[in-house]
Amino acid sequence: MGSIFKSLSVIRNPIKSFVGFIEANISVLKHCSKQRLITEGQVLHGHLYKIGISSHRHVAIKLLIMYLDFRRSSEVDQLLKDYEGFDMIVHNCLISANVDWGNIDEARKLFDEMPERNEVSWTALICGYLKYGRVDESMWLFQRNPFQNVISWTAAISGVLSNGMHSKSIELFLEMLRSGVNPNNVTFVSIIRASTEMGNFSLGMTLLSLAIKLGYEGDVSVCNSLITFSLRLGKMEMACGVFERMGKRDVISWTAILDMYVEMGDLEEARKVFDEMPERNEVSWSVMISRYTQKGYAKEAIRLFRQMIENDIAPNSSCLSSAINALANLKALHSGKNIHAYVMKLGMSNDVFVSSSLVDLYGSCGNTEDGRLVFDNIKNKNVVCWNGMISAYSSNGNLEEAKKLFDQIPMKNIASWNSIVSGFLGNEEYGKVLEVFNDMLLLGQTPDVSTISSVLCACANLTSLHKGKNLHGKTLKLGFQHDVFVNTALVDMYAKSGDIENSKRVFNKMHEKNEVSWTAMIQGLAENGFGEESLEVFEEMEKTSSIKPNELVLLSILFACSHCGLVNKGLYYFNSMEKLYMIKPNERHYTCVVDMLSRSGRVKEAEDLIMSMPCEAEVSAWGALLSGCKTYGEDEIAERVGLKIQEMVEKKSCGYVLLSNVYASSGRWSEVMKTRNLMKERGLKKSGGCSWIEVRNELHLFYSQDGTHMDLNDIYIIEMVVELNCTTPSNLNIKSLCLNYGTQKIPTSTKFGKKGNPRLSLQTRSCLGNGNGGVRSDGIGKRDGVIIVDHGSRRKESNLMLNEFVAMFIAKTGYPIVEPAHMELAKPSIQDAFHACVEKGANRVIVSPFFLFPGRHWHQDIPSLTAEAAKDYPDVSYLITAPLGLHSLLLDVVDDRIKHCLSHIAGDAEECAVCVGTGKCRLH
DNA sequence: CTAGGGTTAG
Repeated sequence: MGSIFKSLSVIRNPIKSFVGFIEANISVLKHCSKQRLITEGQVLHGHLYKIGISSHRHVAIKLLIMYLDFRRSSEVDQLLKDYEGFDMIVHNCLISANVDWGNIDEARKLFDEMPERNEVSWTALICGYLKYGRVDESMWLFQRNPFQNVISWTAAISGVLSNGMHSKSIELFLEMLRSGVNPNNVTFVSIIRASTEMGNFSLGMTLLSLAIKLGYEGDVSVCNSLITFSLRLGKMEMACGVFERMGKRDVISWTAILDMYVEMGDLEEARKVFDEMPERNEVSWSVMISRYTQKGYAKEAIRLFRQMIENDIAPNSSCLSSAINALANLKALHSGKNIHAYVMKLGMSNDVFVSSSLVDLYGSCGNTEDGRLVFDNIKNKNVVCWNGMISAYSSNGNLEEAKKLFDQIPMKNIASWNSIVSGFLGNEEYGKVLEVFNDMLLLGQTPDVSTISSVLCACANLTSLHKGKNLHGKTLKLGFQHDVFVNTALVDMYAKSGDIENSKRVFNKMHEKNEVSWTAMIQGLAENGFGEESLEVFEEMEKTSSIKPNELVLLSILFACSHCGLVNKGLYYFNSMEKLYMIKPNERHYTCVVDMLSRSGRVKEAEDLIMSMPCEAEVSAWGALLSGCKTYGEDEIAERVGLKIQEMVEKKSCGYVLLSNVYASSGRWSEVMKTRNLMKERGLKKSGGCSWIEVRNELHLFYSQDGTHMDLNDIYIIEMVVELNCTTPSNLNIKSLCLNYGTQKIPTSTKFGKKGNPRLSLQTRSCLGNGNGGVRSDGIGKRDGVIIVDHGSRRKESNLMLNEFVAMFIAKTGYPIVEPAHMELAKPSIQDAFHACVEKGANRVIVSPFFLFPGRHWHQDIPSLTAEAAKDYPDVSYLITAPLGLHSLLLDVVDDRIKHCLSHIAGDAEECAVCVGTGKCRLH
């Protein structure tokens, strides 16, 4: 508004000259046009009409251009009536307007029907073709242009450049020099941009010397482009030097320097420049606003946006979309609707950028319907708005609609693929992620770091080590080895697949580590039973980085302490969470500590803690406490806990499984049945792991009735498996068998990653991998006749099931077993157990280790210890069943005896290799 | 003796 008043004051002042008066009015009209001040423009039109100068030729043409800009066809028609017959300038205006509207063929028609053309007509049309990528047609016209001047040359140079043809623009420039036309400041601006985009420093310097020779070294625009040139080529000092030497600086010069600080990530210095700038326009505001939004300072972004509006700066589409993005980050639906109304008032609802942000805003607020309305109203949909709508559906769990839309995109880009990939990822449809990824590769689309991180995350959740390793190779080929997101995803993938060695290897090689990287490593170590190392990495993080531990890290630390038996250390961290780390323990942290105390026999303390909780205790906390009572014979506490659980069942309809356990342990079988029936009546499904078996390409899922013990049917199937396996191993058509017992969940559902960054989420996962699809996706289970027994919960009752299975296995095969579940109780060494088995007359031994071997790195110990023990008995064959994802680690100790032993199950030795290893050992 | 065509900051 400020500049309007300035111009108006000229108008109100005594008229010095008529020409000055006209010029002032024209300048105000131009301002209205540029700032889309439709109402103001119309008011001014009325005023000009009243004082009788609206039909002054120059004023009338400006009015025409203004209405053309506003796309007011009735007003345009009205004004055109005043020009009877042919008028070259009006015709040129119409050509330009049609070019602006994208009606290039209409513009050509207007051009062709002109009885007479001038240099402006030619240049306008040539530019029009260049604007829409029709380079050949424009060059055809350019060569036939009878009015070559510096403007048409410059137009051609910059138009060709905008189409990415750098060398062609240089060629044109040289041709221009040869033809005797001298470049002006605008030409230099364009050609310096060419050298900027080519990254050609010496070319830039040559051009600078030519500019100095022709007297343009002091030109503001030329200096501005020199600033950008230096910045893009990494010469900060040169940029500052140019800026400081400038005799006159405009808002563009200041904004360029502002942007330099913003790009350097120095928001404070940028803010200083911003506050000191003598003049700010919508771009300067936009730079600040968008950067505040990107850096996560959404509120500050909105504050600036408000301030800008108060300063009467009309926001452009970039500002608006940044502000809308900020609101989307804040999930501020109400303010979002206000800004939507504002957009409509400004007449900007046709802008694709603004509309895309609005789609995103509604999506972030869970309002996909309104998002879809905006989306459907976008006339010239570009790939960005398609992607936005897909993300909106994806993030709200409507993958069906997202996929439907995805398949309709006319021109998919990498972001389109990424939004559908992260949609499936966020919805935990990991198999779909891999499917889409395959499609993408087949269609020849190269993945980027975001795709790779997402797919790695899917592999991690599928514990699909084989695929993950393949991807690791791909990242190296694509040159992503230094990307922090990709590396973090690799750390997580290896850790979740149980390959902690590789996880550590990647982690230690990382040059840059962020919060998620540290979290993934600490969590990975804790989950895989390397509690002490997990604590070491945590301490390293505290010492060497400025990263504050988050909820998830602390949960992992508590978990690690619990599983290493470091009860006091665990309590120390738990008690200092709020003081030291400003994190309020949530119910998961409490569960962990209750479990830790119960496990170590401090059952009373555990009970006191659970009773003093400020939040609701999780069912599993009560479960942990109850099992502590059982182990340590705390019948009195157990009784109180039982009552509490009963109360919980009555009040909140949860904890049925626990309750039935309470009854079962005291032999009240009728109560057990009652509880189970009650569950059935209420339509409740069990919680906890499910097991599955794939027979003849059909997947059979089964759940135990109460979640801790398997269904009788399970036993039947297992029996069947064993039966089949023993009698006709070669005809066996069982693809894989996966048994899960009482999986203990490590709750880890904090999501990381912001919009625009590769998304990485560490999700809830049991320490075993609930439902272990990984058996299949690993490629291991795909071979007929391979049985993989996945086990390893630390719970004793879980291992009872394993033992039942193994007992049956033994009955059918004659294999005795060394099972660490027994070891934990009796604490024999593997050697002792091995000796004991052989002494009892066994000639085949199965070693079936824990996943979380308490306090031990099982893969370091088990195979070597077993091999050590087996040395004394060369006639005895043995089998080590490896927990999922750790098969590859057994490779080092695979000897012929293991192969022989496995061949008994698998049918032949080559299949065995598949069973114990991954890709590397697949025999050709 | 102007108006209509070419540029730089995001």
